[in-house]
Amino acid sequence: MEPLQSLRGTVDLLPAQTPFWQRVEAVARDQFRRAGIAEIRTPLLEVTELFARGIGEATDVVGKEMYTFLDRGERSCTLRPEGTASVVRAVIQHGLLAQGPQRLWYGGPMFRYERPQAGRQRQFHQIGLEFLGFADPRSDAEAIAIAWDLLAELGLGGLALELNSLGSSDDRLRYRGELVQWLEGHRQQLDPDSQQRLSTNPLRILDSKNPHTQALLAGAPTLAAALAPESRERFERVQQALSRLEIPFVINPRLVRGLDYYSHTAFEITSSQLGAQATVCGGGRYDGLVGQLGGPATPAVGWALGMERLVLLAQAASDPAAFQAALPDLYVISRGSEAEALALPLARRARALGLAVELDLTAAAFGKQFKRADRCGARWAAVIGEAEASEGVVVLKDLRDPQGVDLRLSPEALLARLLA
RNA sequence: GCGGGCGUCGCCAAGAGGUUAAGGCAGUGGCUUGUGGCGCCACUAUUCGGGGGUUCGAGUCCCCUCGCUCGCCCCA
Repeated sequence: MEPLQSLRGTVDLLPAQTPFWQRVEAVARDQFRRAGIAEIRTPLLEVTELFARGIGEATDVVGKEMYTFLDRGERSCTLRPEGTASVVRAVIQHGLLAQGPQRLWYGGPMFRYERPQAGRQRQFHQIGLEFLGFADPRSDAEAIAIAWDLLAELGLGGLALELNSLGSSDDRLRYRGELVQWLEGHRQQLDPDSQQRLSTNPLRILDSKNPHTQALLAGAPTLAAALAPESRERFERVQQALSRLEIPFVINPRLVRGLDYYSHTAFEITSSQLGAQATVCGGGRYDGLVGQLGGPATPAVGWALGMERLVLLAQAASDPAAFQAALPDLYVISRGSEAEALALPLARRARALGLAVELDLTAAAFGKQFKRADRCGARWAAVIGEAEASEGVVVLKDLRDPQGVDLRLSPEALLARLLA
């Protein structure tokens, strides 16, 4: 019988990995708690139309990366490729905006059918933040600050915040026209990918990695110049707020977000230590999305962090000891049926008192059990052999002190001593 | 969807056509031990992701296939 494997682009997080994930999750949770941001959990499965309408039919994500299938009721379903559309859908569906602006976060798996590579899986995990009902430029800055501080809290270095403004949808439409017109005049000099994008998603040509295309773009009309005065002023105010928060940033006029719903502020936090998939956090403003999904016109801003990339960085940046699972306080060793019968309740009682207890269930030779006790890093060993069992006592050994004297104690006395 | 690299025991890893596929970790059994951390002995891949082919002979060469990995695209 051939053993089965996990699907391509999906991974098992083994016990050696999960402490890193838990640490990152704990830091994020605490950051959100202190910022007054509430968690929302939405289904992993949504009607396909949500993403088609929300993210944009022309995007790669919707066009060729979604896990879409018909369920038994012939409904077209899609495993969520990102979180924002679902959050917005839920907020509209439950009328949350009637209670005022919403400060929300979410986390969990997302699915995109892409070729896996470093920092990119088909099932990947994001933590995201959404501020709904906030138009003030300060909300852009605060959203960014929370991401920035979260990353700082994890001790990550080598991060850079890149910022741009895509302007209002009018600005963007106007600029798109200008850019396409200009690029049409230079079509022959564009790389094949960019020629393709000219008709599908021309703004993306701006962040092409092709050096010839980049050189050509030096002469192209800029997005910044196409911004209406109000848009420009808005962008200024976001920058001022960030400066006041002493968060360093670089304006990247080529920064364009891939999903259709973004407007005005767009940003990315990148790491120099990640290889090709350098973006740890990406986000921006999406004032049109709530309306587009059938809700009341509502300004909004948000971002998403890539957990896999974050964990990669956190793992590299930190002292491994900080990520170790807590060591057991007590390791219970027993041999012989009488002794084994006593060990089980002893472990349970110790746990009930708050101790971390590992119970050896192997019935192996004492030597083996001690070896495991030492290896697991437990502080104490409780040993019950046949003699102890018949006397109703337990031997307490200090595993950190090989010369130490063993104590023969009643179970009660042993527990009392460990708690002291 | 396109390109590069790789695929030997649970993990790490020698092995560059020729009789028996190193070693380390982990595991199991045993010796030693004041019931343990050290040390020592033994056992643990008829087989090199899978399938074809070349050859007197292939883990080592060729082809196909599967998988992993890195990059393009795209994105977090």
